[in-house]
Amino acid sequence: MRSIQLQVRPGTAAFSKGQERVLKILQSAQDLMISGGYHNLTLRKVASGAGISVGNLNYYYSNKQDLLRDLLDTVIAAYIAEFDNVRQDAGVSLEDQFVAIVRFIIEDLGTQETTNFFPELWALANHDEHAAERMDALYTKARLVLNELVASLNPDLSEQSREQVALFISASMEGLTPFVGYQKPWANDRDAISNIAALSFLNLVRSVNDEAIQSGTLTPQP
Amino acid sequence: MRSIQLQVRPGTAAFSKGQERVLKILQSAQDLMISGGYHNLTLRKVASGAGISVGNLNYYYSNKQDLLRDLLDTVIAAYIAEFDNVRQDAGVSLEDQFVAIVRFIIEDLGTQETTNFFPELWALANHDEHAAERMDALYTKARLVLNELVASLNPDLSEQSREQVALFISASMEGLTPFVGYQKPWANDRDAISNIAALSFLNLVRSVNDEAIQSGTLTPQP
DNA sequence: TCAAATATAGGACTCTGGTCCTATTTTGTT
DNA sequence: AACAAAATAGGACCAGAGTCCTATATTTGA
Repeated sequence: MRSIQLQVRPGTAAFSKGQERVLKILQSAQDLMISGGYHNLTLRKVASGAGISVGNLNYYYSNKQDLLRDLLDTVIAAYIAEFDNVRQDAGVSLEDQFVAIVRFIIEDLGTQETTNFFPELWALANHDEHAAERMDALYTKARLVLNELVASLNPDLSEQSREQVALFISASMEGLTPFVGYQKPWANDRDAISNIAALSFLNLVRSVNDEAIQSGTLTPQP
Repeated sequence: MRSIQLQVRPGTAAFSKGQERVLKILQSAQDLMISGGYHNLTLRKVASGAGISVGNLNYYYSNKQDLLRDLLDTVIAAYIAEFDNVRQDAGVSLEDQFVAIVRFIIEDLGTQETTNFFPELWALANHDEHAAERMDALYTKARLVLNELVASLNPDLSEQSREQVALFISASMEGLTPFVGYQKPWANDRDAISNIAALSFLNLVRSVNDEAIQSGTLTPQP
């Protein structure tokens, strides 16, 4: 299974030894966050998981907030990097590309790391400004490709409407996480739900117009 | 603004004094959960917020886990009670009822309590069996009314497909929380997003069929 | 090879938080 | 009024966690 690849941000550790350490630390922190939530993330456990002492951990991160921020930055950067690759191996037609992305995202939220990490991020973002800011950056990036495809599939849509549609589609998929995610009650229905999502979103993008969005006029059944 | 009404479950406190206390305790716990997350919920703060001593709090809840569970039970019970009222003041036609419920839920997730409480619940459910179980009960209940309406609007759908469609719709709306919720980046676009959701879900329910869901055949554009 | 920078362990220190105990007051019942 | 049950405060206890300090070891570049 594909796994998020963390990368040390430049300037943290000088020697290669230090680089490895930081990576180990972040990996350990991520593991703890995924397995037990932020609640379970203590500096002693992080150090232990990284195979170093608390004192040494303190050398790299002088306080817990710094570590948390670097963890969020790093994990989110890894997800952003993934999005850059999605579009390449999509299909030829716009519809195919669109559907491929939807399927990719919904498949991804079936992994343990995504299923467990993101709810923590959403909860953190409610009380931590930095988390909120990073989260916004992540989803802004995630919507970029959706935005382009919506624009191509429905050129008449205003920029505002288009961005709202992209937001709806993105948020809608995220919402599936606690339901069809790793070991969640509907995990076995993930593929069917993915079909529903692809179908529904494609229909939406094809048929929506500014009027319906901005003033709420529902098109009557023919 | 409407606010979730907590109710003491029977058998907790004997005298009326005790009943009031439990209510104050739960309210204090909920306030802390909403303002600072589970991370910020300490027994001392709960006691202080309820205007009692830690010793006294310990008399009502002998450990933190008991308090957390009762809090989840109580808050979730309050949300479930709300769902029972939704359907009454909906419109006449099935479409109207359906759209009314979608709008109600999306409006509700604009409140501070819903915006902040639910991500905590989703995160807790990843690591607490009881939280997961209560969460499941809540959403099962929330889907009941959606299920009925989907069945009426699209009678040809199999039970399996119908439940998957209801799940998709419900989860999709929940996913909007971290984006259009209270003081979130897209809070001002909540109404437009609500329009998109209503439109999109109605289209989905009207046009979907078993074949498309179970085998992923997308209906080509005419 | 040697010095400076870097990395590391171990422990101490303090604060917080969950839990528990006991003595006292309040409440409801007979 | 008297008694038992319920409610309450205060404090003690202990484990855990974040932070900090210092002495040593290791690595790198000159």
